[in-house]
Amino acid sequence: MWPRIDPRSDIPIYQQIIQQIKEAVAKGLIAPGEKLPSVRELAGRIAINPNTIAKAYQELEREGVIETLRGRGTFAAALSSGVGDEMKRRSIEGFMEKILVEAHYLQLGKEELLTMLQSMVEEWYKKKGESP
Amino acid sequence: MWPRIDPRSDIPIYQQIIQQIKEAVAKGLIAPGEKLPSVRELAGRIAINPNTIAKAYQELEREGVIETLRGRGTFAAALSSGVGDEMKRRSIEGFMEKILVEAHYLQLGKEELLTMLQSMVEEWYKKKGESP
DNA sequence: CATGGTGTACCATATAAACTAGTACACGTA
DNA sequence: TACGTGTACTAGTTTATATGGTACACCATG
Repeated sequence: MWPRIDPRSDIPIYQQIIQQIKEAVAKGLIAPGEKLPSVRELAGRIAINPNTIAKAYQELEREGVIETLRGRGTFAAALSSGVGDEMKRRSIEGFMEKILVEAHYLQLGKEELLTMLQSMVEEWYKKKGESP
Repeated sequence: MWPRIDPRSDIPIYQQIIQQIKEAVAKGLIAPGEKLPSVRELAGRIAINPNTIAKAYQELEREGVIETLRGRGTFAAALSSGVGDEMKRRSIEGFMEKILVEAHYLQLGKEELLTMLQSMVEEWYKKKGESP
């Protein structure tokens, strides 16, 4: 690890960490049960305050992405499956609406947009099929 | 207008305004060239500070969504087409990546996700075909 | 020319969020 | 014991957001 932080971004550092760890797990770069860097180690490696890492880890645990064991460390969680699914579905709809707005200004037609999305999905699952 | 602001949201008010106006234009609820409420009028209507409206308008102009004419007002821009397209394409990719991450935790299969996205796109263009 | 409406540019202030810094504690492993 | 872990707490700084108020330049209209 690895999170590449941009301190000048308007996105809070702890959210950048959250996003990147979620991505890494989703891509299979981190296997379920695999150990993550400790709060202090990761803080030292990317040169930010341990409290900021702790905040990111706490949020990730709240979302069920990782599990923390006192005195042992933090680990990628197995897929929880179930709780919060409806919220995630709404999340997808929210992002999709933003995509559709951007597509309007790009003057993308329906078929054009669908083709674009499909290729992104294919690409994603292709990469995903290679790592896990 | 129309922007429905949630003061308790963690999203800045000026960004809520930006998002909603972009959406309204994309949906065809605001026609190109149509006049938008003045800074002072909109500020009075939704009971927030004119400076906040001005900030949103300035950002919208920077993105090419609206045009401002000194002494006349602000108007929805015609589709610019060209400059910044590459940036918007990256924007779509960014949102799509977040969708794919969410889909992973939802345990959505590739086909399942594609079906979901397709129905959202169809729904969007259906509504859009009705208003303009 | 005078008036009113427009966007814009300031300045100062208040508030909340984010981040840093340092210390301390409880727990598990070795 | 000794060490590494996550967690909690306090205090402080910095930054972004939002407000309040004033002033100016521009344009259209009467």
